Amino acid sequence: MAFSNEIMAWYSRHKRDLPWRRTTNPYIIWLSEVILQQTRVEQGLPYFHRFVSQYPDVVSFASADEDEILLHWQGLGYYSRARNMHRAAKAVVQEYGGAFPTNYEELIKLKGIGEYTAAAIASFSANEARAVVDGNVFRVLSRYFGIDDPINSTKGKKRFLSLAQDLLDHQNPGWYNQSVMEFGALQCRPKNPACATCVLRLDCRAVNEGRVGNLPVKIKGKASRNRYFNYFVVKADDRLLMSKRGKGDIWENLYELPLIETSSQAAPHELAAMDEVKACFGTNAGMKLVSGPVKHVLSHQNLFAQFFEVTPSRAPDIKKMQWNYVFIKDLGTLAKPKLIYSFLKNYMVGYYT
DNA sequence: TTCCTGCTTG
DNA sequence: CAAGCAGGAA
Repeated sequence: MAFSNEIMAWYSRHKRDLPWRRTTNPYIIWLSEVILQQTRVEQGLPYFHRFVSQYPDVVSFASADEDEILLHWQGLGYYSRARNMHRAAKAVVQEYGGAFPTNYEELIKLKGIGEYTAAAIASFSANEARAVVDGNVFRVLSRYFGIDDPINSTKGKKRFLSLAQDLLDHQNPGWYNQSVMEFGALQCRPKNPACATCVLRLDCRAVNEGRVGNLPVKIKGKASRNRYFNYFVVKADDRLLMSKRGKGDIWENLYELPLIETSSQAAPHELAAMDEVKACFGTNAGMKLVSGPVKHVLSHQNLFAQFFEVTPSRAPDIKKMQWNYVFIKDLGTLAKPKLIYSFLKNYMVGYYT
């Protein structure tokens, strides 16, 4: 098969020397694959090294505290990946005695491992014949074969999955899978693909039909909603009031400042007049805007955050609000969303790094 | 099964 | 403004 052989030959000449390609240890490959989900190699690399050194095996990962894992994950985003990894690691210890599975059927049962990641780990660690289909593969196949089914439609996904499985080299599934993905990352790039130097250009339908810029096709998602977050900085001596986020919303189990969400942008005096604010900080609380509104964009939400320095006129009911005073010097031990981390970093200059 | 949602960076 | 997978709700 011209396509598969060409692309594997290309890979042997152009592959990057990435650390997770030097091992067949399924645990290490799992770390790299989950970190690299929705993350670029350059951004994931330092996290990969951190996790390998902090948790050299699945047993150490499983016995760590979730807060600690989240702290190491801080800044990577999609924090459910870290929480699910913890659950998966515990399951591996419980059900497999710490021997990380290498076959697709077992892998896909673990939290945070879907079709792509199961195929990746199985093929890289044990050469199981499972084709991976990630964003790179979608792009390479849609261009080379001129397929304009949307890659995020059910029909499209099935078609690409089945095509990928047909193309798989059964002698070297792991090598083949790496080849297509690397080819997509370096040659058949989303923007500015290097068609002029491409070994597949003569047989590439997108090139021949002038459709490279139009493939792959993707259905646009729905628009984001706007949310308005009002954060309160409440200091007491060398401590700061902090809050842990709960289930069912963004940033689950991460730490932030006390928050009141409003349905629109609130001016400082409007906020101070709110019953909820009075109930928290007293009727005569001082309130001063110190930052914002800062726009913070998530995948399906636009956050507009304001930060207020508050001088309560009576002691906040921290028990009822489930808030905690945290020593400023200890703020670095709490996993925080980028938004909060960045604010504190600027605001607490000299106290906290 | 299908649809919706999660974070950050270049 | 685009890019990148999985889980859970519908």
